[in-house]
Amino acid sequence: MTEPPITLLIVDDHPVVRHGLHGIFASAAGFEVLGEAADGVTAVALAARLDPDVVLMDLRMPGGGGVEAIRDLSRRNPRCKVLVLTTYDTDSDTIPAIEAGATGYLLKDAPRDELFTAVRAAAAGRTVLSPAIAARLVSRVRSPATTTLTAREREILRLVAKGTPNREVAAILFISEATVKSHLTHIYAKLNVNDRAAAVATAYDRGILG
Amino acid sequence: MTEPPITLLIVDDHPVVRHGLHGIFASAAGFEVLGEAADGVTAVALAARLDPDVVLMDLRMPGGGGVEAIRDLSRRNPRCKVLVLTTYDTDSDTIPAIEAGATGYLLKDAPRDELFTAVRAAAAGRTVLSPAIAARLVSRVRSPATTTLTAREREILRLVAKGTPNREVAAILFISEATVKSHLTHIYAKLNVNDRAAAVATAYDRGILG
DNA sequence: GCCCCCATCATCCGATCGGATGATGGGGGC
DNA sequence: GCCCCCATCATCCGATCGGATGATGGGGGC
Repeated sequence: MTEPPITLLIVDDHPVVRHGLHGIFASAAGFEVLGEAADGVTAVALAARLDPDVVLMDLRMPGGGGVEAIRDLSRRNPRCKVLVLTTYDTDSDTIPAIEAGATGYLLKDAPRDELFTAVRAAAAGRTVLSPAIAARLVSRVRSPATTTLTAREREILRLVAKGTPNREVAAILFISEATVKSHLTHIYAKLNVNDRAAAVATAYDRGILG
Repeated sequence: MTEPPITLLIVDDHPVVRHGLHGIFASAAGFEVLGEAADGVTAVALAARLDPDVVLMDLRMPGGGGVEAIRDLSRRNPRCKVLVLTTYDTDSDTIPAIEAGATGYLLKDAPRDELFTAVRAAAAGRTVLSPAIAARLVSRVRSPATTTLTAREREILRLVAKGTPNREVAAILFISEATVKSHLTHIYAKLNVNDRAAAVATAYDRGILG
């Protein structure tokens, strides 16, 4: 009995990568490449039209970042699974991509068989993660800090890290001291700390500062 | 008119490196290699006996670190110049070596001519620095922070970075809160900051924490 | 239209901090 | 023997912080 092939959309801004992936999957049994896109916006449009089972997506692309595209895709097309293929597993977009709805996260230099397995798993709705990403997710869950400081919060934390007292932070940002304190309270809650020194340390540890 | 040759002592724990340097200087006019040593202690003893003009010294050696040997050498034998030859210019011992009395600091992969020039300069009492080291020294001078926090100060700063209030730091270390504050005051002075948040940030920036 | 998040602001108050000042004992270098 | 640095401690006090509580307007998602 022959299963229907898993249909694919390949999204990457590098023609060489697109061609390479296309070739790998076209020459393997059980897969059908429906199309390619070079940026997130095109990908969303193409996915709506072609309705692929799995979208293989690069994260770093000019004109339409991958994370936004993933969010759009999984909202408009919930049946379609997004498998992120990236060069580095230390990418700061890792967690946001998964939060945006990516089903899996693989390194581009994975062997062919691993790619096939991952795509089949993704098509079946299963989650596929590289070990490094898995580990990071675990630690993320363990310290359930929302981590995502807003731009304003980061701005304030950066000033605090310079030793700026609240009153001066307020003056610099043209807001009241009460607002500064309010932001700091939110920062402490998100980073799960109790004072500015620990907030700065945690921010450095997580790459928010420095 | 023939100048008397510049006499050398070569100190490195790798026989291959010693042999290589020995060969380079023995085959060049104007230099005479008086001896070799494989560690700092032997180097100090040999230098006292042979009285070389210049000691070429590796920093990283088992049994008698280079920095201590430099300190001993320049104390006992002030006429003798120490030229540090190292593999990496990012070595954390760079600054200590110079503080200990090294006249110059060169990378091992410097071309032969540069070695000759450097040794002649060192023999004449001039300072020779690779550009990277020079830059680091400049930045060191610009921010005259003594940077060298004591072990106790680092211990306290580490606790502060975790958000520990002074009173708890005191309890953890079995000292009074007054002492904690005293240490913190010293830390602030050394790092040139005014509060714990900035101290933590600066410590991260300089690699003292994190 | 409702809800949530973000940025903004206000007031109150106990807790904590940081600066100033001064002091002691021990260890290492000159 | 003297000097300097380090670690230790004490007291005083104004400045700053952080927690609690409550409120408003605007933007985006459902």
